Amino acid sequence: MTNESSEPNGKSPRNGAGAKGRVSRGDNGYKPRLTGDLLSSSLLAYLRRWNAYGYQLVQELGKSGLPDFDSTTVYRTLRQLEKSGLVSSFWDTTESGPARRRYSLTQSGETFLDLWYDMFGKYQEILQSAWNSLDNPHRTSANADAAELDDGKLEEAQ
Amino acid sequence: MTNESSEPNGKSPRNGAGAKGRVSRGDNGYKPRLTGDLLSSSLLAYLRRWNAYGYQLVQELGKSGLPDFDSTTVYRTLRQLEKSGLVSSFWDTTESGPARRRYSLTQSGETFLDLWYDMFGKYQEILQSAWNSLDNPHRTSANADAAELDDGKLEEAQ
DNA sequence: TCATCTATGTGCAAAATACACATATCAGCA
DNA sequence: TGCTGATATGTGTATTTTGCACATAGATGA
Repeated sequence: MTNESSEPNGKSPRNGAGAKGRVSRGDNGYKPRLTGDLLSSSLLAYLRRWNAYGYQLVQELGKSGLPDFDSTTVYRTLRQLEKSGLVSSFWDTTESGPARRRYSLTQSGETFLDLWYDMFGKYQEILQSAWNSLDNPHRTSANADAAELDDGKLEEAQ
Repeated sequence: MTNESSEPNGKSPRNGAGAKGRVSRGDNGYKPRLTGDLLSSSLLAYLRRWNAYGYQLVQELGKSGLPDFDSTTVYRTLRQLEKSGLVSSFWDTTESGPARRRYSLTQSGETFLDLWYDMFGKYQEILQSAWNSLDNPHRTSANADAAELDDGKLEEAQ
């Protein structure tokens, strides 16, 4: 049961804008990508253990099983993280081949990762709870482990 | 040891563009926000258990301990998810007060959440591994649980 | 009438991203 | 010598996403 209208009734929109053709993530199909903080924190996590350069991190991410990502985004993200002070870098020309920008985690980055990890636990709970005490159809109000949810305000998923 | 230069040596840049003043996430300080797929998947997770409307989800997220977010982004994301077919909605006018757009997870959304959950396990491992067999300074090459990492290519974090 | 809470949204500038393309080093090989 | 391919890091630019200010509207209570 879908209602695309911007109005609860079928009346005319409140202004002339309406819904313009914003196609966004492709209108249909929704493929996750490794971007934003999910990408940043992955990179920081690798760098907590090893100093590495961009190309290496790209390879590692490729093998990780994480969703698709763009390598140029990785490079830009690393520079971003450096601007924010979470990593630092220097040009490494000790070995043969093209020069590498070798990154390492800063104290600031370490602190951020710690905070992120904590926050991440909360996210995990939410994701996890989507399966807890479910997967058995017809949840009764008896196992109302709605916990912090406002009692009767939410309707159980059908 | 930081090298802002775009060049391994101190020479002039390869083209005239250079690094323009992209301030991005504030140049210093880096506060995580709940956006993108992290936000989407949180919403889908809630909707797997309860049908709910935007305002409710905003309240729940507010209480969740997750990082900061913008409520208008939540509304927009829900519409986005509907376009992608992961949720469906209808105007609910059964109760008093402003009309509510009540969302529920579709089959497509359920499938996506399952896939996301799997993928998420990988991410978790990466984040987790940043702490495993570390936190004890001076890792020796003996506990080289570098696992799938190319042997000597990565330098241990100092 | 007015303020306040509920509920959903738009406009617009700024930031992040995807994709095409650019550049440089070096190894192997014809 | 010239060529190709792997390594390594980027830029340009159009599109997409986001943050923040502001708009709209129903209901309640002073």
